[in-house]
Amino acid sequence: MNKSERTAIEPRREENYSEWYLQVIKAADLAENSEVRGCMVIKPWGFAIWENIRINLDRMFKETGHQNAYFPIFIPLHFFEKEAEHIEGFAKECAVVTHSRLETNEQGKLEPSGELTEPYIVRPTSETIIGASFARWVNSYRDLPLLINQWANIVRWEMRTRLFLRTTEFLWQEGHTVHETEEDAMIETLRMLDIYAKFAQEYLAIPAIKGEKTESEKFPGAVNTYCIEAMMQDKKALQCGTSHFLGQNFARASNIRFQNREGEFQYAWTTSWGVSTRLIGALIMTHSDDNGLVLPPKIAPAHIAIIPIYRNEQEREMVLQLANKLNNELRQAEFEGIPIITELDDRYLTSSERNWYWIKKGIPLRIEIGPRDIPTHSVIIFRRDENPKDKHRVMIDEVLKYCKTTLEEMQNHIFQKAKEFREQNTVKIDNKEEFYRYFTPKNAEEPEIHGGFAHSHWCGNPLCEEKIKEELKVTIRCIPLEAEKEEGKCIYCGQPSSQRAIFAKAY
RNA sequence: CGGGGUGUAGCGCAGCCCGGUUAGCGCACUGGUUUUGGGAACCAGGAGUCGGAGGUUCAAAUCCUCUCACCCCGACCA
Repeated sequence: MNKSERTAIEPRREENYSEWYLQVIKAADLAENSEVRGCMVIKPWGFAIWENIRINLDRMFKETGHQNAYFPIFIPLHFFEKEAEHIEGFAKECAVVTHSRLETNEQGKLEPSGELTEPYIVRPTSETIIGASFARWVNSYRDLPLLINQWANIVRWEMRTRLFLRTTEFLWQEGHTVHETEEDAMIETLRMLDIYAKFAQEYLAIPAIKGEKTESEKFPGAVNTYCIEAMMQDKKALQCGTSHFLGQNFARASNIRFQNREGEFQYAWTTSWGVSTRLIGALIMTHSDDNGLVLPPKIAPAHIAIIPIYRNEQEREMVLQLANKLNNELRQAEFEGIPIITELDDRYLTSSERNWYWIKKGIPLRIEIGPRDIPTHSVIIFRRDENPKDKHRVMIDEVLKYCKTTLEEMQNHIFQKAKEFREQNTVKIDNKEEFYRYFTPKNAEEPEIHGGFAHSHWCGNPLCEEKIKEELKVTIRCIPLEAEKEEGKCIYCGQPSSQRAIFAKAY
């Protein structure tokens, strides 16, 4: 391969998408596998992305009246036993704590001792333990609505894990709310779904489809599960957030009752909703390219890398003087209300090494300042959403303005690009043969990137859904909320159907 | 839990089939010199109980037995 064709990440997306994904994470230094199977170490650059996700979502939650609180990581087993579907859904992936101390045995090895009278499970989600508190907190309709969120870690003992997308332990936020009426709870469920979709679009630059899950895909114990689904660059769907209308199921299980306006006791209506560190996986797979991570400016831990270039001490002084001046100016500026964060990279490395370092990390803008630029009163600026060789010569006086408008433009451009990609790979299919052809790779041994989102009719029968899953590994990602009602025939059985569902291969 | 694969320097690997000097290579690291606008070059240097235990042998990274760990594919899933 000649030098001009070389990409920073190998293999490329078309060659081996899942390996590419891992290499992007490695090259950007986001995270690594730990000594604990299935658990990752989130490194500073990756964690800074999570912090930005957290700060912005947290603000949106608070703007809508939610308060943060914190509940125990351990859930007594009997709490968990209260909701049958919930058990069914999570029992197979629970870490269980049975002992409280370690003792040294005859062989000098440590072994667990002090068996607990009742085992604890490590929370795979907190409905049951939060419900126990809510039962005490809620007595009257005057206590409602109760709008609580917690930022926490979660353990789900999955069989196979992938960095960010599915890890044994992960970080998330879980909102739990209690309402007086069914309608109020449903409004809350959809309001939070809107917030997720808005956040995905405006901050992560991910176009997300709001929809409802089918019976087989919904949260264990929920009445309805809503989700936002996005398309990754391998045309597979990734669920990016969920919001559940829990009806009175968990209120009954946890005995959350209140005296209503008529003075009668009744069960409350609850919701729960969450997004996790999986969003970082979505971010990577939506925008990154064969040169590494691409970050939307509004979520990037830093926005501009300033790279001084010089050959000797005299040049160094001149160049650094200008670099520092620009750096200070930019650091005091904002774009779309976000303070601009810069990285002045004066490490003893060649300019291209420093350039590639920041390209792989996904920093939105790079400014090169060299001795040749001083007489021309200009610098060279590169955008991460363009080819690494596309230079923009910008007059020094214009740099601040250029950076501000370009960061805004990039945020929009990255979103539009992702949206176009999804639209190009979304089709309406009404013919069963065509449906099968669409989701069947040419090379079954090593499937190439194929398929996409198929909008097809579904009669509502879980059996049709199951057959399609068995035969094609394609699932109904959601029934989109914003689609028009339309009469048609089920893609599998031909029975009448009133709406299209989104079918896709999924993570 | 089934099927496949890998454990040799911080990382990536060769050597193993066919046992034999002092276990190599690339990257990274350390020191030095020259470099610097698109992934630098040269010189010197440090770094390893060859995953672990047992066995066969004059001799084991290499052969045999057991064992541990990790990765990929499937069943489970945000």
